[in-house]
Amino acid sequence: MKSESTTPASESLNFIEEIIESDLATGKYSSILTRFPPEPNGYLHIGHSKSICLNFGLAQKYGGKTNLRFDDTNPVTEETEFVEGIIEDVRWLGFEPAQILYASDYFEQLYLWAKELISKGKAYVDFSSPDEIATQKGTPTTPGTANKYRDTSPEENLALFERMRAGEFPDGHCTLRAKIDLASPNMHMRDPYLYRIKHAEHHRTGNKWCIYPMYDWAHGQSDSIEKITHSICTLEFIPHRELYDWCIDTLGIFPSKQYEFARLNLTYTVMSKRKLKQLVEEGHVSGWDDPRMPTIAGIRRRGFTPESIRDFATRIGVAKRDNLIELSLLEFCIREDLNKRALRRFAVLSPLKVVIKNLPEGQTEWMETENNPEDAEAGKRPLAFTRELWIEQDDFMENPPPKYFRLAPGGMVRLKSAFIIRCEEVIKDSVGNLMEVHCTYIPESRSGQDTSGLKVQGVIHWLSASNAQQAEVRLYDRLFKVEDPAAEEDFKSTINPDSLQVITQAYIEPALAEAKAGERFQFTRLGYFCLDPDSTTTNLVFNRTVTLKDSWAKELKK
RNA sequence: UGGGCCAUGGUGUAAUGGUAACACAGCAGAUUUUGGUUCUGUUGUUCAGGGUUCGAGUCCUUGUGGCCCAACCA
Repeated sequence: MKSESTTPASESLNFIEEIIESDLATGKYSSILTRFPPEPNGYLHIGHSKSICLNFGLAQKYGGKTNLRFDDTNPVTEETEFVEGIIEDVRWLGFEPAQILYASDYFEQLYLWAKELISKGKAYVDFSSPDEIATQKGTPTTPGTANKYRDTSPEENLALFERMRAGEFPDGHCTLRAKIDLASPNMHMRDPYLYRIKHAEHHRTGNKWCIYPMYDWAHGQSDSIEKITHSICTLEFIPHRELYDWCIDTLGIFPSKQYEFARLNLTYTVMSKRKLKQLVEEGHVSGWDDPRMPTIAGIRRRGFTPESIRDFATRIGVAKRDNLIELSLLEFCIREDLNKRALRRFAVLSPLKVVIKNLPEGQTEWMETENNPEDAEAGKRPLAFTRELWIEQDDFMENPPPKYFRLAPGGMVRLKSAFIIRCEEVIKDSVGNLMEVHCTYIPESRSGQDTSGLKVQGVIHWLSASNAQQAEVRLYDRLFKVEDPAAEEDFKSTINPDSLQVITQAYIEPALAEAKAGERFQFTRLGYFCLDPDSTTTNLVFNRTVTLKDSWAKELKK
């Protein structure tokens, strides 16, 4: 007898999970601690959500914890407003930090450690200009050269550094540099800057300091202070790792270790903070939370769910090679989530009037339709069927192509959850514009109790003109016309001019009137939509999150 | 051209010296009162050369290609 394995096939691990499992197995650590370390100088985007899901997800998986630590070492660019937005975004994604901390909490300790370094003769105050220092650093192929400040005595350096802190020098007058190796093939080891002078107000420490530590002097020590076991960052920090380790080793403090993974890139969008900022500041979008933006605030407003983003983060995986993920995967994730959860509603975005000639004015036939065919518990709702209706302009064609099975002259179509109608007459104005379509309905074809024996292929959505309400609907498309705008010489030249289409005269069913901002629906046959906070009681605004898959549109392209 | 990181279908990610697989995308079909959903089938993959080995996507080696590094940014 063939024995069936009793242990489930072990799921494959990404390279960081392998490291963690190894560290746990060897007893190097008994539990893990990760951190998500944003700089509060802008909004988080979906690339950050990969990092957030990774850091928090790892901790959850292995029974550890994750800190949210703001890397706030540059007072000039950082603001409290961003701190609050970032905390909100992390929580929205579904994660609660073990602690919310700030690199600025460690300024005093960092200062003390810098003095320790100076005392050991491993740091010096340099009065050279940035240009001079750049020149002295050499190039990747030629070693750097030392200047006279490199030989200043520790005692003198200590005094100088204290004067720096005391505010005796103006901005940029001098810096503190580590004394490491001017010939290192790693440019980051050629006596990197540790402190610079900035007489600037810090969002947390106010005017207490006028010297601020550089990233390399703050990050590893901050990790170490918090006893972070696995400090996970993106690939471009690989060359910094040698310096990260040098600082920790030289100070002899808790040895946090840095590991690097490839950041997320998504087709048809840009991910750099600088470029996103340009889009906002130059008015290409309405703001950081414009639903076309890849910011967490933007995709949240667009109608994405945190669950779908987490699912996406899982599906894209974690590795070290550069990647460009297709937007279609993100769209798949939100459709899959919303298909199961979103209530269905009827909406007509480009209305065409249909008059049911054999239904008297004032008569209402009440219909019933399911709120979500994927979820019987979602219940049903009533729909009024009246003489005058709205259907989608796309659902009628005077000269239909083959395989078109919606409404056409002389043809029949099923109004979903209602009756089959037959097109009897097309009404046009004097210049030939389509005005309305006159139809008859088949009374025996009532949905659910159809005795007509008629078979129609097409089913379309519709609204009673007598109780439909008006609403604004914003249709979004990709912000850029090319897959990788960042690879372009001028990324802005590839902006899609049709990324936003505003429909102010859409019709929605009455059941939508009580929708609350942020609520998500499927507009039957159209896509998933989310009520925008711009909505007022008299003007509801819906954002299209994503369309439904449309195999007819695909057919038409052939 | 100093150093570093990386190379598996169209896009991602697995395979940890032993039958190259999973997801998305694509294509075809079935079901469907959403041209949605669901289901079925299907196309297509190890950068190149050399070596080790009974056996290499995996190890070694030489190339090639991509990305990163010389901010008082992070």
